[in-house]
Amino acid sequence: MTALALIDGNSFYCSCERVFDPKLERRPVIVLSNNDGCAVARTSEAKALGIKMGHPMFQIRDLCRQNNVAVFSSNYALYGDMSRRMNSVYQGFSPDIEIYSIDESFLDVTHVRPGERTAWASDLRATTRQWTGIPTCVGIGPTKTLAKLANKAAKALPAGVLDLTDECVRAEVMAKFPIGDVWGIGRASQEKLAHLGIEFAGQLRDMDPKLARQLMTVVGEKTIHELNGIPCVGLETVAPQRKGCAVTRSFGERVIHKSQMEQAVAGYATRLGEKLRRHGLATDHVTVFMHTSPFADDPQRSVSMTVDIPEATNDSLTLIKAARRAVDALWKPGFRYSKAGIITQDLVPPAERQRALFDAMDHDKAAKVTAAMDEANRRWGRATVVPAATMGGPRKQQTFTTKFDMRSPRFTTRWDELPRC
DNA sequence: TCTGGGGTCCTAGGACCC
DNA sequence: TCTGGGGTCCTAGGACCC
Repeated sequence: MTALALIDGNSFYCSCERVFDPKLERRPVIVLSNNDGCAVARTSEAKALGIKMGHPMFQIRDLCRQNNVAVFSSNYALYGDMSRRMNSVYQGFSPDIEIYSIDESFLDVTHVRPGERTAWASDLRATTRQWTGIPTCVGIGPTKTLAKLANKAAKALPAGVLDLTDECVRAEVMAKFPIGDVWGIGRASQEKLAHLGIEFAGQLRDMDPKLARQLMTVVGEKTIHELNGIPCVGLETVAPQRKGCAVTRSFGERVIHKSQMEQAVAGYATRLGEKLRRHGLATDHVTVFMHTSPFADDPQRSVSMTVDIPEATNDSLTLIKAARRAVDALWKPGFRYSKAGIITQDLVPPAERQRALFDAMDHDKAAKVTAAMDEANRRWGRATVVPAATMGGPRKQQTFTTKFDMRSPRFTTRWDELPRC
């Protein structure tokens, strides 16, 4: 009988900030989304103040000031690096690991005897804390859904560990576990289930799988089986090839000029090229979108357009050209645009690309230019070298930005931002 | 004034074909 | 007065995740 553990960082982004500033230890801490828009990570102290997940910053600014909340812009370079460190700790504890998200990993624990799993999990937690500084919780169960459930329930325990391998213990926990906290049950499903009087995981477990399928598609049916200890979702120790890739951003200030939009989208196309090259993938079409703020009273506009590229590519300059054509076609003045982005799907490895009959592109030349750019940006930091199209204005300054007013230093990935005593 | 970004999977329905 | 049956493929939209 297999068993899986789910380990995750407590208030992960906030904990990363705390590692590098111990004075934050008992203080409420929150980390903001891109553009400093809303709270996406909160410590327990911050949650106690009533700050919700996704709470817009402008609504809690006073609350934060009054309660001495430490507020950070998101610092993905730091969080990503801390995540890598945590996963290297896990390597020593299990032969099979699935990195599920930036702060969560599933570990196969079948090799640990049932009676020793709680001790194993405590050791895993303590080692992770000691080697990375990040506090975690561990949940154990026979399926991913139950491991997730155990992990969630473990958050409330001082030990930070919960093993739900035993069926009696499991039934007891599930009897009062709200379905909204079950992995795979979102708002819509929660509402449908509430009409049937189903509120707790124990009731969901006993639901007829066929009815679950009618109500919530095959995904819901799998959830029922998983809650019964029947695995339907396997451990993916090798990350599957990604299918799509996107770069989208809200603007720090509303965009009203076409030149700003052109620069912004050119920058996104550049970044898209970097991401595709890093994953060894290419695309033969890009979709560009732009829209006004749905929260504002302004006249609304939301448009998108897909542009074909003759041959699949990951060359930034080619992507910029395609994106620019879309902006040209989509742009209409008189609106206050709040966000734009570039999206691709159907990614292919460049080797598999379909050669175009005409317009054959010079891939070798493009590859040399981008390789040189990537190397410079790797060595001296992102955006050291950028395509001219991403800059504008008389001094070639970027005239649009995303806000990151409160970002901590990239302590672990930039020499010039190392912590000092 | 100020409300994130980036993914995956599933299904229904239309287009099209024989 | 009359209008089949059954496939496949694609897309848009919904739901969910972190």
